Parts: sequence; C-alpha cells; structure tokens
Amino acid sequence: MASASGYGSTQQESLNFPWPNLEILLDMTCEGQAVTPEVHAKVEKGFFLSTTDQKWTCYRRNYFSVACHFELHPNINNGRLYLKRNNCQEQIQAMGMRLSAAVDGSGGKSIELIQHTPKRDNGPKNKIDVTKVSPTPSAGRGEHTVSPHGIYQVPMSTFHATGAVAGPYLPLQHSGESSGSSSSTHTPQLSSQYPYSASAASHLPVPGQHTMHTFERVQFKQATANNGKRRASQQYFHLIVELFADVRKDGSDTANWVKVAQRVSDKIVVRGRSPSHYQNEGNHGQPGRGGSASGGSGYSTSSGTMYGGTNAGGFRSSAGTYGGSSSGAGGYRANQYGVHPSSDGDGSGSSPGSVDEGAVDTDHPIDAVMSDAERADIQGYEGYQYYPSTIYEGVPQQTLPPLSKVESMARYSSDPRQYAVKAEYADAVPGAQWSNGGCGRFQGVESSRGYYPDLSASYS
DNA sequence: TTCGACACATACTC
DNA sequence: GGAGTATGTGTCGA
Repeated sequence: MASASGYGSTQQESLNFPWPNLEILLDMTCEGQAVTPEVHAKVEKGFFLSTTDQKWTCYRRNYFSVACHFELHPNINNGRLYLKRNNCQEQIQAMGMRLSAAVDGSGGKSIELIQHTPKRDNGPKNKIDVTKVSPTPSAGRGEHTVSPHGIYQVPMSTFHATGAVAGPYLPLQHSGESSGSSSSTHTPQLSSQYPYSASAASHLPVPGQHTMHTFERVQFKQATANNGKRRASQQYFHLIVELFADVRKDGSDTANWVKVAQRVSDKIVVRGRSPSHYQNEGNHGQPGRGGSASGGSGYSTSSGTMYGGTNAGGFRSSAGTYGGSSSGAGGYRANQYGVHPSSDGDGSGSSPGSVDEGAVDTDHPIDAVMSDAERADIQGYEGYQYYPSTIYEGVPQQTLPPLSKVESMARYSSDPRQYAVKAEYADAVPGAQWSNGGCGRFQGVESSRGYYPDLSASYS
C-alpha cells in the first residue's frame, strides 16, 4: 500500500501521541525473580492534535496504526516464566498483545475496534485479537540479559542458533498456531490471503519471531459522543495496548490468555463525520492521499509537495519509515494551521473522565512512554519503585484492578535525574529506534495487516 | 447525531 | 504512461 507513508506531518504527529499510563495487573516471576513487564506503544498514523482545542483527534472512518512491543525486566534467558494468580503460579506458555479501546480509560466501557483488509468494505472486518509477541531483548539499554544463573550474557548473542530471542522460555510462543487460539480454524499470522506484511516479516530474525507488532488499518467502530461543533459533554476514548500471557494447561490446545499489563493512551476525540464538517477549525483530515471526493470540500490536497520526502510504502516496510516522513511537514497542515507535533505536550493530558471539562490539560509530555534510560534508571534504583497510585489523578483508588501497579509518567518527569539520563542516552538506546519507528537490529516486526485471527481464544 | 454503504478522487507501486 | 491498489472522504439513506 502505498499510502500510508505519505502523511507527512500527520504521521509524524501521530508518533507523538502520548501513552501516559502503564498498568501492571498481575505479577510474574522468572527463576524466582519478580519480572516487571513494560509495554510500549506508538501510534503511527491517523491521529492529530485538533487546532481548536489541542485534543488528540482522529476520524472514525480513517485508518490508524499502532505499533507495540514489550520488555521484561529482568530479561532472564531461558528462564521459565510464571504468572502469580489466585495464590498459585501458572507457567506462561506464550505472550501476546492486543489493541483495544475504552471510554474513560481502561476501566471504562469497551469500544470496539475493527481492522480492515485492503479490500475495505469488500473484505472482512475483524475484531482485534491477541497476537503473539515475544519480549523485546533488553540489549543495549544498560541492562544485560541474564542467564538463569545470573550470568550476564552478551546481548548480541541473544539470537542463537535456534533463532530464539533471548529471554524467558515460552514453550508455545513460536508454535504455528494462531495467536488467538490453537484450536479450530485459524489464519496464519502472516496471512497469504493478502500480499501484505511481507516486508514486516522480513524484519524477523527468524520466522515467527515477533518482538514487535503493528496493528494496522484499525478504525474505531464508533465515534465519541458529541464530537460535533457544540462540544458539549465531549466524550473521550482511550486506546489500550494490552499484554497477555497464555497460561493454558500443559497439553491443552486452547489458549488461555490472561491480561498481565496494559498501557493506556491519552484521551482521544473520534470524529464521526467527514473532515469537511470540521473544516472551520482547520483541516486535519489526512490530506495526504485521497483527495476530496466528488463535490470537493474545498481543501483538496496540496498534492505532491507533502509527500515528496516520505518513504513510499512506509507501512509495509516499517523500518526507517518514520523518521523520513518529516520532510512532508512543510505541507498543508503544518503551514496553514501551525500545528507543531513536537511542541511540548499534547496538552490534553489524561482526563479522569470521558467528558470534557473544558480545561486544556498540560500534564503529559509528548514522549510519555517511558524511555529505556528512564526505565534503566528506575530499575537501577535499589528496590523497584512501586507506586500503588491511581491511574488518573483524582480517580479513586478503588477503580484500579486488584494488584495493579501503576506508573504515572508524572513521577518520571518530576525527577531531574531521569531527564539527565534520558538526554544522555537518547540516541543510544533501542528505544530511540523505536521512537523512530525503526526496528532494532534484531527486533522482529510483524504487522497485523494480513492477520485474521480466530476469535475462539478464551480470555480471563 | 451517528453509522454503514457506495462512489469518487488521488497518490503510490509495479 | 497506464493499470492496479490503497486510502481519504463526500454523500445519502437508515
């Protein structure tokens, strides 16, 4: 597909969409050590900051993409992972990720996301299901991969002869089954039904090794309430990237996915109507590619100049795409509306509620995903810092799920030490690559683009 | 007001 | 340069 790459400033803008909150829902252990997961997410396209209210916005009918991966700390090579649940330990057979959405954050009403094929209306529309994703090796982050006996290993050797990604032993992580379930009918992750995902697969160190997954061609099935011009009681959605562990019993061929952690995005306004409806506030409809349909809306694309520098076919080859997209920033939106994606913060923050109070929040930095340096610093802190606080300020603690540990980015940003570390290693850590959308040298990338999982998996 | 479907326009790839 | 593809979005009816 050619397209998606072309959004110039739009795509770059989307990359700044903040994911402020990491929630750890269940404890995991590996070789007797507590393991802390860290979920990373990045919106690759489709979102923009509304010029009128500085709220993150997208159109229901337009595609957006979310790339995600996760890490485990410490990353113990070949150690068995266990999930602590109900006072017992269950061995984790595989791990996976899923994209979902909800009103009012993770505790709100679930919002259905649908994933299209290139055939769009003519093709199937699927709910997004759990996709197996291997933990990202922590190489190069100041945290070494550790053997079960505590022996440090050279990160570069993490892909050994078997092709296994360094990290815990996950027996069914690379089984051929669909991510959703091993039972019944399933579609291979890299479906042959449509010829996409090829380049994404080419990033894989070994077939089936996915340390990163991009949910592409995703749409909200519904728009936020009252996203029209009146702005009364504006509702907000939140995207949620969920990390699951498959704790099926030995011998079972049915996945038993248990959610162990999730990262919750900033609030989003989903517009249900055509961009022309919002024209007076500036065109943020992605002017990149399709022009106005018949009849014209009066803001047709400033074709050509916007896309010149972008990597054509960007979403097929995710590596190296994002950074280059900036050359399109001189296009329509950037000039006409003056939206600066990298300006400090989306300004929207995470609202405790789904309704707009009218205030413009400024409490979340754009780079809301904890950087590797930040995490390393935290990890290095004797005794992992545990903050049993609310997800959102002002939200009663009881709204949190039991056992949840919540990271609030505020605690990072308030620590000057973190900034110092972050700045120093900003170019060196794999997270920087991640931020640029590129793949780490050994990071497998898989797109959900052609993936149509069966929905028979059980969740708990 | 929102959503689904259809259709058109346009950028991109081959 | 043309065909095919992918995607944004205008329009209309429910």
